[in-house]
Amino acid sequence: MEIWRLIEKGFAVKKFRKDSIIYEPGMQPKNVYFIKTGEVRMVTISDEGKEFIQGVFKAGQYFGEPALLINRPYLAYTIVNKDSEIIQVAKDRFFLLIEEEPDFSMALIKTLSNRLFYKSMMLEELANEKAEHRLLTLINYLLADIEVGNALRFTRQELADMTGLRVETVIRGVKLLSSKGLIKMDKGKIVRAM
Amino acid sequence: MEIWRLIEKGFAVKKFRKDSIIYEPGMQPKNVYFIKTGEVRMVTISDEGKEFIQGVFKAGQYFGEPALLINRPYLAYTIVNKDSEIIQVAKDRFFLLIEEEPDFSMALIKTLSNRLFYKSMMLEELANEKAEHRLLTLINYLLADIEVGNALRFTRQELADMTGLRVETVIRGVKLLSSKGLIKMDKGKIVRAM
DNA sequence: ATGAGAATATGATGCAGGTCATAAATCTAT
DNA sequence: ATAGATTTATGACCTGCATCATATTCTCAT
Repeated sequence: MEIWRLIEKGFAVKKFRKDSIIYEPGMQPKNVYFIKTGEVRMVTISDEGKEFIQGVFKAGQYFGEPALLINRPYLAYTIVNKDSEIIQVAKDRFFLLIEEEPDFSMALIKTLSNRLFYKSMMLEELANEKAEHRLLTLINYLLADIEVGNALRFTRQELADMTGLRVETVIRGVKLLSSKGLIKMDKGKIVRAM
Repeated sequence: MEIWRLIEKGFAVKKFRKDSIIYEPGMQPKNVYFIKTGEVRMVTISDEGKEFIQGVFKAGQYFGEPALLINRPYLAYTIVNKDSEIIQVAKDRFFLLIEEEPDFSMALIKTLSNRLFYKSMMLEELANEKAEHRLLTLINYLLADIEVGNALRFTRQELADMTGLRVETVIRGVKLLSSKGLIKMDKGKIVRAM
């Protein structure tokens, strides 16, 4: 589903400021959210206040469907990373979209499959692998999405929140991987080698 | 997609013996697998040989679609838990099924959403929570699927392989949860309280 | 250029859960 | 009923990462 088609269909665009919360765990899902511009993160927060980043969503992507489709309360927060413009599509409109747009349901199936792939990969890592291995797997996965020579735009804290590690451990781990030549650094940033 | 419809459509049923491997990590997906009878487990195995159970699939369920849909090699093993009868549906036939069967794609979307829900829940647990909490969350999730008064049909080893813990830790954890009254036991089995 | 806040860095200490060893209890097939 | 295999149980020790404390280096708005 491409964003312009939604605007064409008359869906309103709503602005969200950085750090605002789009939804919280326990809330009953009412919408699916299409990002026109900006970025959000989906996070769960432990009793002790530690964030785990379940996913990051950017312009052109959508989020919030799974909980809505299976009719369960959200189990994560979705928080705005950068000022964003978001189109909220109500539940019944969303179901209509799936029916009306022939290619959309296949695209949705593939999107869900991709997210499952990522989560399966990370589950294996968190369950079985040590800090260094976890980090390397995540970094390689993230690097696949950017151009050769470009730097990863995640802080060590964010890498920590995606791997279930602590900043200090990520900092030490990245140094170790770099010294072993398993990742390439440039001015403190992890970059994609050729 | 109900199994009898596949048989009706002339798909062949294939038998698999306990412990046989249906596919391995690295293989290119060619089929989706519908279970007529029996049970399989999907597991990733670490370098040190430790299994992590990504999911268990039983009669009436299907598996193997995500990797096929996004055209990536499998990242898990699927191993037969009990002698099974399984219908293999080739890639292009599977795509046809999605188109021909109007309700199937929506059912698939919901199935994928449910799996995502489970994996998100477990990721949060593995990333942030200690053994006791992890165990309780998993046990409660599993108990929701069985009748009140019935016992969980998983060994401590299997619970360990689903939580990334070790058997000894699960054994100690289950005792602790039981002594705290957070789970109910009967003759060494965890049972669903009323 | 400069200062404040964010991000990175590094050492010291503690502890949850892994590891290893060994045994008791249950289950299963004959 | 019995033996062998599987599952549960328990203690002792070890280790990787969390935790805490304290610098140093980057970033970027003014």
